[in-house]
Amino acid sequence: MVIRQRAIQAEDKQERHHAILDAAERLLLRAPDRVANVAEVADEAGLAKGTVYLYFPSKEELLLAVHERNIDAFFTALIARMQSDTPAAIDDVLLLTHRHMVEPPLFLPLAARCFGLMGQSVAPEAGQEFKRRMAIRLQAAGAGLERHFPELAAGRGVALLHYSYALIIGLWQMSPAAQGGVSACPLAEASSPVFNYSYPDELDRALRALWEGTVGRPLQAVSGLAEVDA
Amino acid sequence: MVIRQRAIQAEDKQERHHAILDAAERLLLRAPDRVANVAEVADEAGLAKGTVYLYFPSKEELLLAVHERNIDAFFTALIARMQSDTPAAIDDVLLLTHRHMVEPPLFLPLAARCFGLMGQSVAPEAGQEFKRRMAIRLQAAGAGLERHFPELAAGRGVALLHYSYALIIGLWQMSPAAQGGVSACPLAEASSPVFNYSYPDELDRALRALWEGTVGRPLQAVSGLAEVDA
Amino acid sequence: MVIRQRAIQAEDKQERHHAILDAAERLLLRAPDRVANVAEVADEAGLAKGTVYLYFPSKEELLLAVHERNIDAFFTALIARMQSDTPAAIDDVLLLTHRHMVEPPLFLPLAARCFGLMGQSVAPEAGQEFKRRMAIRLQAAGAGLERHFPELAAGRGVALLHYSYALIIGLWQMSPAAQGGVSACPLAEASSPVFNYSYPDELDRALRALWEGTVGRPLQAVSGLAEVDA
Amino acid sequence: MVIRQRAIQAEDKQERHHAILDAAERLLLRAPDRVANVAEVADEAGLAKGTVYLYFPSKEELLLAVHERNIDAFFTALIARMQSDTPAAIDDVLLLTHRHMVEPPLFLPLAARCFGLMGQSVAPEAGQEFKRRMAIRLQAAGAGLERHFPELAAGRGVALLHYSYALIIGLWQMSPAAQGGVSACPLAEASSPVFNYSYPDELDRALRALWEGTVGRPLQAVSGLAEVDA
DNA sequence: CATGAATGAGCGTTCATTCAT
DNA sequence: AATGAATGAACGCTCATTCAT
Repeated sequence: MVIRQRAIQAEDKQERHHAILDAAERLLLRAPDRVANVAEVADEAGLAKGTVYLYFPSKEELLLAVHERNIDAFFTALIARMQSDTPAAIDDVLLLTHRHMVEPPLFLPLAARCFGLMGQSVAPEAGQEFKRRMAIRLQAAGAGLERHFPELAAGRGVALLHYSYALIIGLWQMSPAAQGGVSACPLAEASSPVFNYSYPDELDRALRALWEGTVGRPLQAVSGLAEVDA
Repeated sequence: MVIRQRAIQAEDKQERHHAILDAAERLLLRAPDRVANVAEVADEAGLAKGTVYLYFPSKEELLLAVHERNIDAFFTALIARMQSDTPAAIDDVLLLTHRHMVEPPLFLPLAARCFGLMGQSVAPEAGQEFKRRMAIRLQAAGAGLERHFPELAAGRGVALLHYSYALIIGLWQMSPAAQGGVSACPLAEASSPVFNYSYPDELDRALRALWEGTVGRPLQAVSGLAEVDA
Repeated sequence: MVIRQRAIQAEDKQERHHAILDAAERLLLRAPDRVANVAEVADEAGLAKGTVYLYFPSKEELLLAVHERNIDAFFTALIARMQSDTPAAIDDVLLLTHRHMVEPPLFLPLAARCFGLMGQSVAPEAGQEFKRRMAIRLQAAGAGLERHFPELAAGRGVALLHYSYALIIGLWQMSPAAQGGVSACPLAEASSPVFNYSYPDELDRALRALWEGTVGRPLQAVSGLAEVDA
Repeated sequence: MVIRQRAIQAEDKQERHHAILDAAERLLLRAPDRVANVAEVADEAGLAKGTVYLYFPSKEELLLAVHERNIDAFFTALIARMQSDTPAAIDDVLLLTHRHMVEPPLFLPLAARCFGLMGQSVAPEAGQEFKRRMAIRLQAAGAGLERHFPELAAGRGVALLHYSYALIIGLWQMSPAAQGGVSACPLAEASSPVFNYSYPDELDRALRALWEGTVGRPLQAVSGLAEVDA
């Protein structure tokens, strides 16, 4: 579909909305350690600065929207998996986590930054709205989890997802990858192995421990992780 | 003790170093949701702006130093506890966590902010130095942990501390408390209970699950708190 | 009366012209201390932003048009009074001044703002046009004044109206009312009585002095108000 | 006195304060119909933008300070004249008015603009302070006036100054000079003589009328006006 | 050592106006 | 005639850092 000079149809507006999000994402990917300013985003999207403000009320909400789109992808996949009757193992969840959170280079840096935004620059109502939407997805996924892991009492599915997310983000923030890349100073890193670990591997171990501790029994690795590890 | 006009002796310098850290901490406590600028810190310390830069290479490293001092307090207590021969239970660790991380109003906001700093404004070497110092403490505490929890294989004590810290920070960042206070919009919060929880309580549950999952057995609350309290 | 989709007839255009002026006026009344932007005016008029520009070449000229309409009301009343054979006293003029300029909450703020506009954003020709139209009214009212106040030499009627208008505007701009309301800081105001006066009262005194000085004799309050009231 | 690179002494600071005011004034003179932005002012003063903010809390207060300096010159001269025992005539006051308000090309445009500022952008306290300082000068000058014009009842001296100032500003705002200069469109002006007058002449007439009406008697022209008129 | 004056890069947002539809 | 999407110029202010004194 051709984007016309002016987005008159609701359809075209959607497309332009996406185009701006895409532009922001591209810039974020290009320089993960800084946040592009609105002028750059507009430029990247081939629009004027003011036009961005026709589609997003503020820069912060634009960022939040990029993040939400990423989270949505994860939740959609997770909820779909939970709705299947095939019994789910922890590896299924870990797989989705890797695929949607760990591997996409944007997810974690953006998530970390979005925490800072919520309490500061984003309008309270917008923050509430975001949380409400997240809550809906969390509830659905949490309930699904409880079906597949009968040891989970009511409400503990949501809690487990919560804890997991905290672990995913917290561990990433402490990882070398979060600090401008592993290659920044390989020797120095090597000298203190405590901080020199593979984030994906450690995340797996940590999540597994968290889940086993929550469910109260060992959770065997089943399948499908090999590809991801590779 | 009087602050001399000029800190010529090494101990005077130490004193001034502390005075600046104290000033920054006081300001952070007074307004936890914003970061004071250098002028304010200098003012609060009774010094000139330029003088701060004689003791800290940048504002960010000053912040990091405040944070490190807080972490140190935790590690010192934890390592001390680990060195005792009285068997330690998870509750001992949780107690210290609460005392040094959850209750002090400064710790969590500052920790969350410090993550963002490391990769950006802090010089790489300074970041490495910080990590090296942390690694030493982690090693000591991790080793102690492995003594008290024999199920922990070599190196898993450090990892467990790592995971725990990630959980502590990650969970806090997601908590309402991190977003400008619970009271901001009580009704809206009440309507989505998923995001409306007590951080200390949830942290306890999450850590307990993580530890039980790591150790591989239920961890009963024991006694042994008396010594720690002292 | 229904606003048609398109104003094709000249009278429809007039109607729309008025509708826009009305909308601007309503907004100005609703928030006298700010100038609505074009989008708001269009919205209030039930039109699109671009449509406003079909009827007014610029926002400033729209404002000027609102102002002119207000002035017109004053002049119409004044000229009518002057055309009556009943001898006019200064009180007649003061009454009209109050009724059309002091009491309507819009007149003075708008007048003050319009001064600033003329030299800046309004096209010179438009400014000239405005002045020409004003001149016609001034001439008529000034001539009438000279009939009722025989002491006034030819041309001094117009001049007196000019002076009066300058005093009305100038005094208002200096009054507390022009600066965001008297109640803003009652104590501070009270402490400097020089700047704390009642605009209507002072205006009366000032105008009276100006007129007596111009006419060269004391001007007693007379009757004759009844007709004006009607 | 040489301005050093850094204004350390209070004296140097004063000088720099002046330098900034001077720069602002020069720009205002160069383009009377627009207000320079802070960057321009700083540039003109040979300083960096931030430096301006070391001397003035905001752009608006800088403008107000320029204006106050001008007003001060007038009041100082007026009060000095009033303190002399030589009986003062209205012409003395008119002379000072011309010299300090009418002739300096900056005074009137700036005064007109400052009205707009007070209620909007200037901090209320700053506005109050400004008014307080003005009130002191007004009181002194008003009291002096009452000594020289015994017909003035107590307090009417201040009022008369007030009215006069309102007239000075109001009349100027309506004059062609205020609208981008007389030369803007001489023909058009010529065609409507009502608006095409000499501001200085009309101001004299208007003030004279106002004063005569206030004092209650004709005030003879005495001397010294010829030079000004020339 | 200490000071604090000077610097100037950095940026989100508004809104009058235009013009493609 | 009407629309409303797109434009992009315009700007005050902060504050970490430097460096002359």
